[in-house]
Amino acid sequence: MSLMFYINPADPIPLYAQLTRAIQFAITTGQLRIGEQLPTVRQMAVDLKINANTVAKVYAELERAGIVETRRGVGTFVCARHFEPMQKRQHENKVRDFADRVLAEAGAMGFSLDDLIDQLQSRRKKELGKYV
Amino acid sequence: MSLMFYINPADPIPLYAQLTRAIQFAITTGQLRIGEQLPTVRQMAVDLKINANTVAKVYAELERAGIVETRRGVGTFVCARHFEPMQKRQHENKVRDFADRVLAEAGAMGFSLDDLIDQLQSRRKKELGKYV
Amino acid sequence: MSLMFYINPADPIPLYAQLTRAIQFAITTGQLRIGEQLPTVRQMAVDLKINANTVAKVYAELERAGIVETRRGVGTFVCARHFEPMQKRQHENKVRDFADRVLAEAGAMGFSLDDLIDQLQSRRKKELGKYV
Amino acid sequence: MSLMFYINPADPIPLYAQLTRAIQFAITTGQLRIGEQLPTVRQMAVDLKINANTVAKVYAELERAGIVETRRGVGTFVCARHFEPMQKRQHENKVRDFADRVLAEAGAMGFSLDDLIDQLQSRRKKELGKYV
DNA sequence: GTGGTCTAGACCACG
DNA sequence: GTGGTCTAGACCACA
Repeated sequence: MSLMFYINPADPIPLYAQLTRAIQFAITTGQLRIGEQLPTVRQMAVDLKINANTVAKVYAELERAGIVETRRGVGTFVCARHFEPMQKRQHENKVRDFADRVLAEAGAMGFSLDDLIDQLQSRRKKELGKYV
Repeated sequence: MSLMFYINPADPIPLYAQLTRAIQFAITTGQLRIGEQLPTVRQMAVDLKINANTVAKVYAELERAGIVETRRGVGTFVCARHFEPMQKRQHENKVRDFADRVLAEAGAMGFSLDDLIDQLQSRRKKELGKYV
Repeated sequence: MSLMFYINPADPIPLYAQLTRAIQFAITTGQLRIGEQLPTVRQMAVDLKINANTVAKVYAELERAGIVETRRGVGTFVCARHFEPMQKRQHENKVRDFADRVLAEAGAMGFSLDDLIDQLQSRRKKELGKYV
Repeated sequence: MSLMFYINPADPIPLYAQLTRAIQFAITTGQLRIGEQLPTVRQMAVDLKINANTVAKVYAELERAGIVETRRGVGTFVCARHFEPMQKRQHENKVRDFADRVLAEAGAMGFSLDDLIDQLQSRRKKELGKYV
């Protein structure tokens, strides 16, 4: 499967924070399931074109938080206990925050809200699963 | 009026990036109108409990982006945005690129396309001018 | 090689503006080539006997202008300039506006048009690429 | 006579420095002759759209330097002793510095040296006096 | 009192 | 070791 984690080096958000967030959301939303293996540190580094140390640091942090588990010589896997689906309310808040951000950026670039919504709606056809 | 910009020092997103986004959002949504004065650098710093230099950096960046105008010795004001008459085709391409990016980010965060569109559509009510 | 950038602290022109201009000039005249690394922030600060933050500000500004590229943890490098294919008419207008400004400044400083053209023409010899 | 002093508020060079330089050059190059009256502080402020205090400060500084003389209730006049024509060598250096600056700016804006020279040469026809 | 420049120095993210 | 962020605080330019 080609799970993609979206990373933007030009974003002022630190790479490690972007990646951490992306992995947590993937788990929370079921894109990464319990027991499933994460890409190896090196593979992830290659995929995202970032330094392996940065990936390793993220994995270590997630392990400290009990979200993933590293089995030496084998790989890194999603832990059991964190597979509670996100609270609906919490999810809504996150979507709202995200929409705020998108709106601010679009406004700064001179796009109308309608332009953007039109574009997004035109993607519905190509969609494959529930999650984009 | 107590316009408030919220900042979270614990967030890994740099303070200046958080504030930049907050101001852009306020402008985009009409909370800050064209020609209106922003809080002074020092006042904003006091309100947000951050250093005045950090605020000054944000204002300077917004000015370079043509979003605000600063009059030396007077203050900082929201600019009338002058959207250069962009070629229609070019504009479409930019919107499409932006939508791609938004989609990728939303996907990485586990939001469905519908969630996002719903959120964005709910903003239409508050809209004031043609540009978001 | 001992590329030197000259800065005059007694000049009322801000240090960061002097350095920005000096770097742009070095790039424009080919003293700094595409892809070449600039001195590190700290090294430049030591060389010029100014604060590292001042240098960092200059580098950040040049990056926003697309003139240099900084790779986190690596260094700062001269960008390949990508001149967007500007409409010919638009380009002409911009050159004309720029020439107007130059003329006005030259006039205010008491230079004759011939003096200026002579000086500029004498630069042709050192030119390396199509763009100045 | 409509002597114009060119001031650019967006330039990082302080207004007072820009104006001081412009007046000195006007005197040095004979645009302002010995004994000639400068515009009143208020007139100059209106013409340049800057604050009268800034103009007053410049005049005071020039007077301290013995370059102009203020007769109370009358006006401000160019002093006698500074009417030495600029040394040729000095003039050349200044032109060269100016050309450097123009070149750096043009390069940053993506203009070719030829574009600029062409534009400038096309102005020769409209020229009125020796000084632009 | 407004924004702008500069410094010194701490700490972080990344390679 | 590289650049980036933030702070505290001094001093300047402008209204």
